[in-house]
Amino acid sequence: MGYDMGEKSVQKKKFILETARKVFMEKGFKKVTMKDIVDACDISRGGLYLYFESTSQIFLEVMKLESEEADDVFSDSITEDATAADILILFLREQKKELLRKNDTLTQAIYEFYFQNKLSKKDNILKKQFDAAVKIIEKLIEAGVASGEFYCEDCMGTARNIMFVLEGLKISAQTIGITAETVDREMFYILKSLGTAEEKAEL
Amino acid sequence: MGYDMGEKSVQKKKFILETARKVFMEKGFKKVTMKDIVDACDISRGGLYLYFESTSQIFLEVMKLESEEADDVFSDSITEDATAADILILFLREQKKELLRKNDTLTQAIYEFYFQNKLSKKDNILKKQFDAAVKIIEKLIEAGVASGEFYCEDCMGTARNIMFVLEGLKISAQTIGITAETVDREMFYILKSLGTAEEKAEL
Amino acid sequence: MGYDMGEKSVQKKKFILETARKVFMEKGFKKVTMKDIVDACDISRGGLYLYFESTSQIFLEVMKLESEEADDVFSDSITEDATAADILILFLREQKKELLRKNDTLTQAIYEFYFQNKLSKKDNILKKQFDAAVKIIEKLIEAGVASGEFYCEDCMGTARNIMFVLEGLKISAQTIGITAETVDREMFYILKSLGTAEEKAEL
Amino acid sequence: MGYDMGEKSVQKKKFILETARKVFMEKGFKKVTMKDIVDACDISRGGLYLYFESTSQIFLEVMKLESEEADDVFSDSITEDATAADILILFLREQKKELLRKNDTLTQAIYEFYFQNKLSKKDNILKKQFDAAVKIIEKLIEAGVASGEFYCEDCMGTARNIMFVLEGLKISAQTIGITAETVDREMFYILKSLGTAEEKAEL
DNA sequence: CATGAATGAGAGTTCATTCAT
DNA sequence: GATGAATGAACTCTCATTCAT
Repeated sequence: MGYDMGEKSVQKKKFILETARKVFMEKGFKKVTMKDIVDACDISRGGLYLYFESTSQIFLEVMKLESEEADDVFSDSITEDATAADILILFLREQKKELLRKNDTLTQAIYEFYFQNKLSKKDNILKKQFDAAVKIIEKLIEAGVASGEFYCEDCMGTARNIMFVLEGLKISAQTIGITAETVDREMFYILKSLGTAEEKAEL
Repeated sequence: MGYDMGEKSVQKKKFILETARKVFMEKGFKKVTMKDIVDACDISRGGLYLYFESTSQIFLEVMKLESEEADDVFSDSITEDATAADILILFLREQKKELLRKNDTLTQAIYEFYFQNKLSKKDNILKKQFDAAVKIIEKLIEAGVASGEFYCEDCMGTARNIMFVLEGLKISAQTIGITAETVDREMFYILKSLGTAEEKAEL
Repeated sequence: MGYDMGEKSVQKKKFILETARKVFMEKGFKKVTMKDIVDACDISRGGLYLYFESTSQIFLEVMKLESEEADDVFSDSITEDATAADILILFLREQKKELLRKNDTLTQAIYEFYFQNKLSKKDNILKKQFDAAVKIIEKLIEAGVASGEFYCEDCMGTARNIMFVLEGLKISAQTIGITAETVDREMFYILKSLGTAEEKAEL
Repeated sequence: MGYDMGEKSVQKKKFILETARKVFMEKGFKKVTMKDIVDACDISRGGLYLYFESTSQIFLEVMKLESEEADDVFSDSITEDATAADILILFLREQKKELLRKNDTLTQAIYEFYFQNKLSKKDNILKKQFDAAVKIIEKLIEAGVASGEFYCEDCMGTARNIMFVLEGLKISAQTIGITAETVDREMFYILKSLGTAEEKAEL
């Protein structure tokens, strides 16, 4: 579509993306066909092709929306007077929610998509997100160490470790299944390693 | 196939599984069709159906073979006079090799398979393998603590943490890509947390 | 469109026909879709349907324009003091130019159109053009014979023969390809058969 | 199909080609879809793809069969004691039959195919056939001149002229339509130009 | 008049699965 | 047991044509 889309078209495109998102959450990526999305949106075959030319393109745009929304949620939740520990716990709590949602998540679809599309480094949004998350956690830990909330010798190593643990939990949730207890224990372990073993219940 | 198969059949079945394994390593799970396997084995379409009725069944049997072989490798490599640290390092070294092989691994296929077939807990080989590995690592750490090689307050927590880190590295290798350095740093971090920060180079 | 069209509409219609002509020259007839013409004209899908209801209709009108223009060109080029041989050579020279333009011609589109639309004799513009051309050439030869320029026993037969040779060259140009030399030789042969074997170079 | 086909497959392939030939004669080339051929052969969609992967491939093989058969017909019809004039007349008679069959011919399909597939010179079977035919006619005329049957100053030129006339008639038969009389007149004209104006009726 | 979003029929193609030999 | 031809359901994608605005 080289031409500008009117307001109506923009809304329809958004509607398709939101509907497709649900389909991807249910079925993952590979299994989803253009017809699945057509049916879910209750539009015509050709109609979908007016907006998107493949499931890959749709999925990429779904992910773009997704990460924008995620950014919003995260920045919203950081208040001025929150301590580093507060924010970290908040972050982990969000992750836990996500982890336990299992079938209500794009996780599986994202993994499948990346299996199918071995993207070059610079196109790899997933990698960018991962690296960005590591950076943020690192800063957080540093701030916590500075304020005396955390104890940590190797902030970057710990940040990376946290992210790999979270990745491990994420994929495990999809394959072997994990319980809330498992997540709690891991997160408790993370906090403990920072010297802040607070109450488990808080998550 | 409720009936006995002759020697010839057994060999053919094994041949199919070994060939299929290569196909799964190349293409993952979902992309593989019965025809792919038929072509790779250079047998007839109908012939394959005499032994297996779906790619899922074939894959399950490939995984069964795989884990049997893996067990052998691991127990072979444990000598009588090896210390806990030796064995752990050996284990991590094996994991590293596996992680960096990327395209020569069943990892992606396994994940894809589990995405598609949400198995009940008792059928979930992956979970069994995960739990077994946690147990072994835990015992290892306990042994190391007993012998003074390691320092660790929460052996089980640490074992679990190690496994989730490994899982995180495994999936990351398939999606965002990881370098040998990344693996080294994580493994170094693991050892350091046990109080055994030896030389990185050793892996 | 039974109603009168304003000046604006007439111009737009002409614009569409001229643009469509280029499209037909590039792609032939069958391959051209309404969308191709819509895109080339940079108008709306529905807009095109206001003027034309099918590619066939458009093509027919393009051909109508085409033959009107061709007539003009031909009558323009006949001056009062030109001899029969002059005019014939002029005609053949025009044909040669047309033949060698190959991809810049409606020829292929015309053939495709007539393949698809087996028109009744009275609707067949192509036939009318062919017969008219035969007539003109016949008159020309007769004039040449009268003036002593040509020698010919059977003017009509020769005229027909010339036209079929030209048709043969035209279709051959589109299918097996012809060189300038081939055309020259054929035209030289035509002139020679009329006893006017002038210089080949003249064409 | 990289493997050898059994006797059965060969027959089925031939059956498909023969059926497809009829379809091409009816509809030309472009209009014909894989489904048309599937329906005509009364086989399954997938079944056709076992033998051919496109209408182009099918058409090429149909043409190959066609030209093989044509060669056979031609060489069969040349007897030892036939004169050059006999053979030429025989040839023209065959052409006439072909020309007047109109809708029972591959001509249109062949032209359409070559419009769509602008083949390089060496792949262009049509060109090879054309050149071969010119050669044969030339030899025939030379033989006729030698035996005193024909009079001809430029055998090659005449041979080419004959072929272009035949091409012109062929395409005209498809577009503007021609009558038996038209063909007779042209062929009579050809023979007359060779000094052998025999009886028209003979064709 | 003009627009362009929407429709849906239909073409191409692939593959798991069956079945006569 | 083994073969491989055959089937047909399901997918992708394109386009003429319509119609509300």
